[in-house]
Amino acid sequence: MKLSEAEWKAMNIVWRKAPVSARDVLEDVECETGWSYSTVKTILTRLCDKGVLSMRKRANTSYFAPKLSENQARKSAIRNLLDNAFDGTFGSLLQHVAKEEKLSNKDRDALAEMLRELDERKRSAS
Amino acid sequence: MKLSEAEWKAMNIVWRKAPVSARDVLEDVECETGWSYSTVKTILTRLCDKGVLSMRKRANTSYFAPKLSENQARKSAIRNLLDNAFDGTFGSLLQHVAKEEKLSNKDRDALAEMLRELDERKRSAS
DNA sequence: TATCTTCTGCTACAGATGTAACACATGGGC
DNA sequence: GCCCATGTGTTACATCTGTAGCAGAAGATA
Repeated sequence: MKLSEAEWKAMNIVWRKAPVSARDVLEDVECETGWSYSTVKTILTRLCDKGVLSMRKRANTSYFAPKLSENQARKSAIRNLLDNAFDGTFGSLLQHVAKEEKLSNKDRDALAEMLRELDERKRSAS
Repeated sequence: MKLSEAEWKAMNIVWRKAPVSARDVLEDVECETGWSYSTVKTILTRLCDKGVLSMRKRANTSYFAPKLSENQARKSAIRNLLDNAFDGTFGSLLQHVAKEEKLSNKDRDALAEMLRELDERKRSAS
């Protein structure tokens, strides 16, 4: 499932706060995006059409919840990035990151954590 | 600079083989995409309009070369991914990768390489 | 030079995306 | 029960993207 930029913004709120109304989402992104209520509504409706969100009505208000998990969406996004820009492989991406990107200390910590995890898994697998 | 999927396919060829004609590109992607000559031409023209490619005519044929480097494009792509899906941080991405994605041995090697590089740089910086 | 091949520039059109207005429905407060 | 605020569904429209056809220009070939 491919999400557009606007859809990611909406989904990021839905994942954190589901079930949410259109107004809830609006309040959350208003400052950042300047969207109108209508815009939010349209985006959420389209996400329902795509099967990414479910909608349930309570009184006259619709509440939205994710049908696609954040992890699923993230996996797809990474896959797309790899396919478009990195020969389809993580290796290529990681190499680029190592050579070209500046990592913050926080990022470095995350990386260390990642290694621990990988190591652990390798150990328990063998 | 944001590239679409079709544009990535074209650019991946241009970066490897510049300067290229539309036909060169076509021959390279034809099997994979089934594009017609016209389609390739349109994509290349649009990339020129966007300032991503330069065009030079020799005889009656146009040859295209990148104005945007692959690294630049990759950086943008990564940035977009991070902003959309990972709180804008590498840390978040790497954490996801560690927890959720299966890495091949090759990927693991690339990762090790990445660590060596990072380590080296840290060492020479301190 | 007449013709064939190939390239260019222009035009087209459907679907996705960003953004929003508007008319109408309705639940909640008075 | 009536009105208002808020929500809904519908429609709109510009831009971007995917995909391609066509007419005319210009090398290439005989």
